Amino acid sequence: MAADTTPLPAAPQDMLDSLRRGRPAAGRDPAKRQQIIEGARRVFIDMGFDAASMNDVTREAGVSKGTIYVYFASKEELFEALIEEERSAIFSDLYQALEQAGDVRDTLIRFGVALVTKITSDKVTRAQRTVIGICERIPELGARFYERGPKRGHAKLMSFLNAEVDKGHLAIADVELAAYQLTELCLAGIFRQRLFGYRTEPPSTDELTKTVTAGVDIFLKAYET
Amino acid sequence: MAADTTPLPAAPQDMLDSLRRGRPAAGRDPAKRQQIIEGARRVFIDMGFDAASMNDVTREAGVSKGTIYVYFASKEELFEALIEEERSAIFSDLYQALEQAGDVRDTLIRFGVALVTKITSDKVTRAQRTVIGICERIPELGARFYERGPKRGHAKLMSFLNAEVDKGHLAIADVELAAYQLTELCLAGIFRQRLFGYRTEPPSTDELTKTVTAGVDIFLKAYET
Amino acid sequence: MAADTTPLPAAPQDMLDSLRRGRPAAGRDPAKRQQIIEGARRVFIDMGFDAASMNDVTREAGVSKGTIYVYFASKEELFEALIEEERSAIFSDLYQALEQAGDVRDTLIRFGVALVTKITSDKVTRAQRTVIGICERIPELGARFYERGPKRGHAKLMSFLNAEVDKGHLAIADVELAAYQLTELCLAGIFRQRLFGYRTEPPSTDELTKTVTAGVDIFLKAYET
Amino acid sequence: MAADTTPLPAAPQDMLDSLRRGRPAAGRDPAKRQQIIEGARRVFIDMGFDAASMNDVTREAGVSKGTIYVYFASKEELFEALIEEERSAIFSDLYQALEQAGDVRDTLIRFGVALVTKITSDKVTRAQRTVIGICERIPELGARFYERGPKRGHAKLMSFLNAEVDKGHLAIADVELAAYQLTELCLAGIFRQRLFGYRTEPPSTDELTKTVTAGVDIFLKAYET
DNA sequence: GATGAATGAGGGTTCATTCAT
DNA sequence: TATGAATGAACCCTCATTCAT
Repeated sequence: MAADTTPLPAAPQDMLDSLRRGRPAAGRDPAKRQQIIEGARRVFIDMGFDAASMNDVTREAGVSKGTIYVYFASKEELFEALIEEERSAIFSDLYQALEQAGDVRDTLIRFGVALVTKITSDKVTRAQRTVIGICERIPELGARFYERGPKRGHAKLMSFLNAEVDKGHLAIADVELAAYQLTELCLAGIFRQRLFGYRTEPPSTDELTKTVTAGVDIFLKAYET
Repeated sequence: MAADTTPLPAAPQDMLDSLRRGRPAAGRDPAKRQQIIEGARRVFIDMGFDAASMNDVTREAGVSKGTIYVYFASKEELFEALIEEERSAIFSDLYQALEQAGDVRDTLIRFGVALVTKITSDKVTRAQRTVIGICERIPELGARFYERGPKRGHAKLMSFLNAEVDKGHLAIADVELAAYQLTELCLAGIFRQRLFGYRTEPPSTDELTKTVTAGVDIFLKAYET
Repeated sequence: MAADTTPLPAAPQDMLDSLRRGRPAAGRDPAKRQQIIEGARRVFIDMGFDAASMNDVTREAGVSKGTIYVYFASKEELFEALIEEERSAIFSDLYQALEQAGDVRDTLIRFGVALVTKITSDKVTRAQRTVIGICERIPELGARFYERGPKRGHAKLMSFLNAEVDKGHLAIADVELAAYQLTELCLAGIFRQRLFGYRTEPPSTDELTKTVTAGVDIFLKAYET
Repeated sequence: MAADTTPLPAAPQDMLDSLRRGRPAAGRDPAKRQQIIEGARRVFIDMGFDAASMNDVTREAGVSKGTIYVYFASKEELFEALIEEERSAIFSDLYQALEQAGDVRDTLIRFGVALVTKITSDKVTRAQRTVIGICERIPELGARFYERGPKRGHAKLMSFLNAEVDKGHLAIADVELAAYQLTELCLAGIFRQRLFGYRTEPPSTDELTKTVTAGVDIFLKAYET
């Protein structure tokens, strides 16, 4: 996910214009856009879409209402842009562990630990809740979040597993399913508890390492040659 | 979860009174209460807590605003009652498969199929989204939902596994973790996709049976004696 | 004001009927009417007309809503009936002091003390506030309260003063004005403070006796022969 | 009371800002604030606090609901601001008569006429009813009204009387009481009748002059040296 | 281009009154 | 006849969006 590039709304020509004239066109200043999104993040992720008001965003972002509406047509559009950002921030760099050298077990454990740490962190848990909560009303938003986030990650994991199959380290009939199984095993008993707020704290490194290790070992028992 | 009995608000004496005098006391007519909850279900589950207005509930339930407020002190209280109902409806009977005779593999597959069918159904997916969406604002609600729903189910599964360990069929060091692993393996690649709306349809019986079977087989490979 | 008799709504024939048949006709049972008014008193006088709800009256009176509406056509009508009652209760017996034997000064002081004690009591202060507060909306109500309450009392005081003039004890050109002056002198510095809630407690017997005595003495200095 | 200055919410700096930028900050435009209070005056004074709705204020003031809530946090706060205004408008300048030269009798009569004219005017009668009507529910409001209105006036009258005592014109043992007595004598038979709406019209200049003169004469008979 | 005061529809909730029981 | 569950208009207040400055 290192190369995740949600295109910025400022087209090259505009940016040139902006550099040339010293002032960006309306709704085209990437820094201001980012400033708004940062404010939106603080209120939307903390309070949820409905509970957060545009005034809250205004206050947190330190820009005026009018300006926000120059950059984003509506509360919903701002929210969608924020979620894109969040997704990008969450999933980029999450799969680096798979690209580092090492034997299969160590690599998978390193990957699992990184994954669980991230996915069950306070910040990310909250973001996921926010997205899931809006799914009924803006279905594409959740679908797109999944597609460009977990789905891409899943593809990376499949690549890794396929490579190991090719190397003869693993024997997997259904790599897609196996990748899902590995992910779920790593998150076993933690992900859902966090999502529903039954666990109010992220798991300790100790606990999650144990869970990940156990998961990877089951996985290898099933698929190692 | 077969015996899940959220007590109805009508105490026996009240019901006797109601039979005697031909009319239930204020806020104590179970049929009307249910009617309100049904209306609430349609709007809260479809739209989420915030997006649904009490007017929407009024319309769907076919009762007046005043009547709703006789039965429930606030929108939030109505919502909580609805979620209790949903939880109860979802999780009762879900673990019956574990109580029927059969060899371990068949039993676990039957259980897994029932679990996945239920948990990934449209109705239950929506309900879960609604609960998760409110977690940030009413944290106890999500925690309680998990505790009285998935948590209790998890306990039943642990009982089953422990019995099988005692019978010598399974060798499990950490039964709690193993139960989580089994559950997650059954839901591998389906649960999250449904939750985020990436999959708009529940999995086919075929697909989920395949996933469950694969999950159970990995599980047994890891833990069977 | 000993003979103040607001006519009860139960006409003689009805009462005979009621005695004969053992049960009063709808809206004609004086005891129930009284029971409702007692409940209304507790809530209307304490909370004011608007802040008190008919449910509050229901609870305090211990009768059902329907019954109240049999006896009184509306909240307003019930309120008016209550105010009539209050007025009657406040002003009957208030002027007895004027009918007892004694020299002028003693009689006026006794009267003044009784007057001030009553008019500045918690109960009566509250009642007066309630009436004054509604005057803008139901003007006749306040006017009638004054006419049948303070006005009648004023007439009694004028009778007394006239008699004393006839006896040669007092020399008063404008007896009506003099009666007002006496009354106001007795309440000097107390009445308004109570009405506006600047004084939260009724005056002590000591204080009010001092005020009354001073007032009567000024009055006599002005009018005694 | 000539110098009664309830501070306006617009601080000097704000007003400078407003002049500079051509537009007052939210909730800081004194003209708009006044406009809202004028609307509030019309509905609150005419209908009373409870009977008046914020929509009524909206209509009368000619501003939107939202704007009102920018300037005043709640209906109650708007009402309190209005009452402060009313109080200030009523009692400033009311005691000027005491500061002008003249012999005691003339001065007191001039003062009394001004007092009675004001206090029994339609406008002020209504305002007083409104305040008294709310006393049960917002006790501080009535107490504060009295304290900053009649109470301060009373202090001014006491100052005047004390000065006359010092000059040897009057002999008064209890100046506080005497001041109350004078006030009540001036209002004798008028104030309460107006308050309860028994009199629907303010007294004629003739009548009130007669009443005041009679009151002052009794007062002087009692206290003049 | 940026601001934030203003809008007014719509939010949750209450309550005087009615009418089936 | 007496009851109190049901009604729904109206309450106070919020907030996404607009537009004059």
